[in-house]
Amino acid sequence: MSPRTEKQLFQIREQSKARILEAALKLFAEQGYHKTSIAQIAKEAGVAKGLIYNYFQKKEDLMTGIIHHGMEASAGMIQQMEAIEDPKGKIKLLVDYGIDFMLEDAYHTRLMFGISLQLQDFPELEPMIRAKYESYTPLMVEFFKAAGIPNPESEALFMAATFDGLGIQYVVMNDTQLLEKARKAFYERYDLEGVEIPSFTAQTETDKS
Amino acid sequence: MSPRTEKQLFQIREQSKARILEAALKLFAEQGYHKTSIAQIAKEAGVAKGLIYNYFQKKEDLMTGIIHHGMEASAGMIQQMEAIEDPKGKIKLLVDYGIDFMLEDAYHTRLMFGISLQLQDFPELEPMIRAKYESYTPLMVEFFKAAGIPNPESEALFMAATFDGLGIQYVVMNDTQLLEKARKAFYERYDLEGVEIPSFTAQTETDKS
Amino acid sequence: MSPRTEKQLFQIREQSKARILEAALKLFAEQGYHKTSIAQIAKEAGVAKGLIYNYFQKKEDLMTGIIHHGMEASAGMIQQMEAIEDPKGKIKLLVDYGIDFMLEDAYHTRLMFGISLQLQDFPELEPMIRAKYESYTPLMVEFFKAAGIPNPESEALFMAATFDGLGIQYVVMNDTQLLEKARKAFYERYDLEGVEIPSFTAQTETDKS
Amino acid sequence: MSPRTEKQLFQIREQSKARILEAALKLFAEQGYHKTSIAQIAKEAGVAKGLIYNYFQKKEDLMTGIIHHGMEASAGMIQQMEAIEDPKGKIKLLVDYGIDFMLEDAYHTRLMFGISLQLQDFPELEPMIRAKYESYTPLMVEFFKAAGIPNPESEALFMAATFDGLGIQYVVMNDTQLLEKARKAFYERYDLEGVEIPSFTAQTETDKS
DNA sequence: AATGAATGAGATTTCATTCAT
DNA sequence: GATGAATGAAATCTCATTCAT
Repeated sequence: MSPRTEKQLFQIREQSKARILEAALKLFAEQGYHKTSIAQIAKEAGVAKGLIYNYFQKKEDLMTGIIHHGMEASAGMIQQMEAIEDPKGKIKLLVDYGIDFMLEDAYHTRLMFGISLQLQDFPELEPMIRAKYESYTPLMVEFFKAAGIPNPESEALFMAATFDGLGIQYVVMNDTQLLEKARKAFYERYDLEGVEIPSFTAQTETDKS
Repeated sequence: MSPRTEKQLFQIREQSKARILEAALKLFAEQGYHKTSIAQIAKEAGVAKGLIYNYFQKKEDLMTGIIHHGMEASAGMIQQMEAIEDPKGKIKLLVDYGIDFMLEDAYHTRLMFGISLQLQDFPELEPMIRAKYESYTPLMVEFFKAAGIPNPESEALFMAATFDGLGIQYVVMNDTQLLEKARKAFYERYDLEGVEIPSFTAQTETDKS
Repeated sequence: MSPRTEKQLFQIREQSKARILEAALKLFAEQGYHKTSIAQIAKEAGVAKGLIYNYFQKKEDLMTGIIHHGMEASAGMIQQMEAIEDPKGKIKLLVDYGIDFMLEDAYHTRLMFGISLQLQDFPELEPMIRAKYESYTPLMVEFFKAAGIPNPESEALFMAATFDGLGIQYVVMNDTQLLEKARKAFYERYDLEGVEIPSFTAQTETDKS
Repeated sequence: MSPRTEKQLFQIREQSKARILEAALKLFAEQGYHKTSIAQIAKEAGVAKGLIYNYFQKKEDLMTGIIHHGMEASAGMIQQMEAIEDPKGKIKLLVDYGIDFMLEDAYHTRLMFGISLQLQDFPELEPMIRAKYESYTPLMVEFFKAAGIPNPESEALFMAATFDGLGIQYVVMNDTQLLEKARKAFYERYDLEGVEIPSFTAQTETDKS
């Protein structure tokens, strides 16, 4: 019972939570949600089973926590996008961001796509996932319009679907070449080659010190 | 000396198996594999729990059986495709077949896409799924080449990804309009509007007498 | 429904029963009672599961039937023994019969000894087994007395125990040498070497035409 | 930082394990392995079903654990034997130890003999059981030789078999007199009456504080 | 904050037995 | 007499969750 300051306690808590989420992310991605037991997560995280329940009420909440974490990154991207004036720059950012995210964060990628098809198991996530799908397309339509690309609506639909499809294929085949080919194909199709965008780095949850 | 003829027994067995698979398909698609218990499937199929194990050794085999069934349909499509000479006809068949399949067989669609992201749970299916992914793209490249479409490789990559992405989005949003929009967009992009293809009906496992 | 005479039907029944018991004996001895399923027995016997229940009400009855069968053989031995006058001849018969039975009918041997230690599973057999144990010793005491062997009581106790022990060891080690060594040791101890007994053949259940 | 010390946890665990094994021993001996369910053991031990699986991976391991425990006792005897010089003392120790063990620990006795005939169910135990059988006889041959008893080999074979046979008979008839008679008979046969052996107490697993 | 022993609901699976044919 | 599809009770085992320390 050595006295610890509020701040220290807060740090300890955050650290423990982070370790648990990290372990859960790894195991969920590698083995799937149902095949991963709380005991395994505790072991991987190096904590006791009970501690997990100090921070997360149910197993489900671990997944929810992970996904939230992942979503925050994409929010950052949207913000950055607003700072860009050139519509082609926005499109390029979108393409680069999406592909880099998949390349850099295979675990999250796998979970995010998997989750979409298992929403029955995570009812809390359903609104969030649907919202994501619903919000992206109109945004893209706008960009395509602004960039003078013909059939912006069907183009947006294609682009959104193509991204998701790439995600699945990447997850299944685990082939990074696929993603680089796709990037090139996007560049060609929208003529993005020389377009400049302000410095950008995919913000992933692994960026904690 | 058997009191029922071989043929009678065969029919009885096939019928029971079909009822069980049908129930499993419905429940797996609606609730997910793990949330669906054997007891539930038995109830839905109107049989006793034990009977399921007369025909399927493990729960996993139910899923395997369903997916195999679904795969056979796509094999039929490939066959039909070979009978078509006009490369645009082939592309149109591909587009129509893919979209019709999703529209007509939402349960299978959901399972097929879900499975791709849960291959850890169904190791037996992995080779089949990977093979499917690996075989389709080269086929499409060929068609695009024959049809004189520029950048056939990147186009094929896009098309494959787009199909998968549509599948996911359809499963998540459950919006049939999306698929019809996509069909139209494909038609525009590859100029398929007036193209004729010999009569075709999506061959699904529900076509049993 | 071809008309069959009573006798034919009787023969058919006996034949089926025999096949079933034979299969059960083999499997029970090789795998143990609990690891052997009715389905396996049916398969081994080449009959349908249902037929077994035409002749035996419960699985337990298969075991009971087998043991009864085995016991009958030993009854034959007792009869033969009564025909012998020379007490040493009786002892020799006992020794030879016991050892030959084990050698020739390993399956029965295994089951008989096993059963003694699993009487909880076969309550119907308990009286029979206990009776066997209780009846043998006095018989042996008599012979030893008649043969002028000192301490006939303790000798009988030893002999009975030794036989059982040999049975167990033979079953565990599966070493026929052990039994021949034991025979020789018995011969030495009771001076049975030259003793003549009327022709004798161990009567086992495999002696059906 | 654990709220209970390592030692406390160890004790808790050992106590739970002991309670479970004790319950399993009782029920296995009284009803047989297969007739005893995990639920019953849990109830008898006063713990939850699940706890059993914290300590034993499979039901089979309960049996294995019990038998190991029982075997350790006999190892203690062998050690003590080595401390005795007089060969007759060794023989007496063997006789007394064997008979006392049966008398004092009927449950173990029943299981040990039963196991020998159900090795198919406990493949892990087979080597141990066979080793026991194979190691004892040579040991006894040596003692008999040293004690000047004629035909030491056949005598050892007899003694080993007799012990096993006594075990079976005791288990079946549940007659302690039998064992005392056998002790006396052994004493007579090997002239052990006045022989002195250093203090000895059968070391059974029930000797825990 | 942290631990891990303990719980018990619930899942899968087996299999003796029944019964319509 | 013979068949084998169908039944359902019961068994083993897993694992999310609780809680005393």
